[in-house]
Amino acid sequence: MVTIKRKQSEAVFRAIADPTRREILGLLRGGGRTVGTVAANFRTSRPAISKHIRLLRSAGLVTTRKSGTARICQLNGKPLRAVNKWLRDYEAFWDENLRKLKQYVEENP
Amino acid sequence: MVTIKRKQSEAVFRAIADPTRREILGLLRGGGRTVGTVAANFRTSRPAISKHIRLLRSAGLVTTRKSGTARICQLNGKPLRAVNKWLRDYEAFWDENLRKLKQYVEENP
DNA sequence: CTTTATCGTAACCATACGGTTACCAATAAT
DNA sequence: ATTATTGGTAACCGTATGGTTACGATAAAG
Repeated sequence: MVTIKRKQSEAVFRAIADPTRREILGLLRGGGRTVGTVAANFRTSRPAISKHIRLLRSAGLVTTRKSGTARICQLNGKPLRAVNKWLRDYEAFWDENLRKLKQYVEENP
Repeated sequence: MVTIKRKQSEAVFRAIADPTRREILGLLRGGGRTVGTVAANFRTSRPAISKHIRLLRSAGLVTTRKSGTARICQLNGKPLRAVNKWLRDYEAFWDENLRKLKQYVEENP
């Protein structure tokens, strides 16, 4: 199970590495959209977008449901928790105040 | 300038996509280390690690300084702010409470 | 000065990635 | 029944990625 989770988080990091996929996620923040509607926002071909969506789906970031011939994509943000969790360990390395507070606490037992 | 920043953040997302590079960053959280010391933690060859470090450096996540023949790597977390900033827009999509609060606020003007 | 340790880089290789075009399946519309 | 809409997937292509080995540069040690 730990292995599965690790693989999942692995997929998420890879999924958000691509700017087009991040843009797709951004679009879906505005609500569910069909694949075609999503694709219309890009210059690239629909099959290319379709492949991106497939990858996002396998990373758990997007779910789809059929509606007639259309297929509606929905954002699922939960897997992003893994990224957020990972980031927390680095917060002290970009937040100067937090870094100094941490240092203070460590140096004054 | 905006373009530069965008490219930088782009590089950061790419950089953290690789598990080996994330592990390197994790090691560096424990303080500065030489390239060789970092490489010793992996099965892959030193040149491979060296290339990862080069990429991390170009993303601004690692800085290096020479000390004799050695080269000491240091973590720089600041570029991770971009990832954190990006993530904030999705917080409502994994935090159920936040999502509901947002919904309440929007529905009760 | 010669030797050793540390590291970067070039050259090369297999595979993954992101894109395209062509085609097919399924449902809706006529 | 026929046609149009929607979208998934296969086949292919150029490039990026991550790895290796071989070599060279540089500073410390002898």
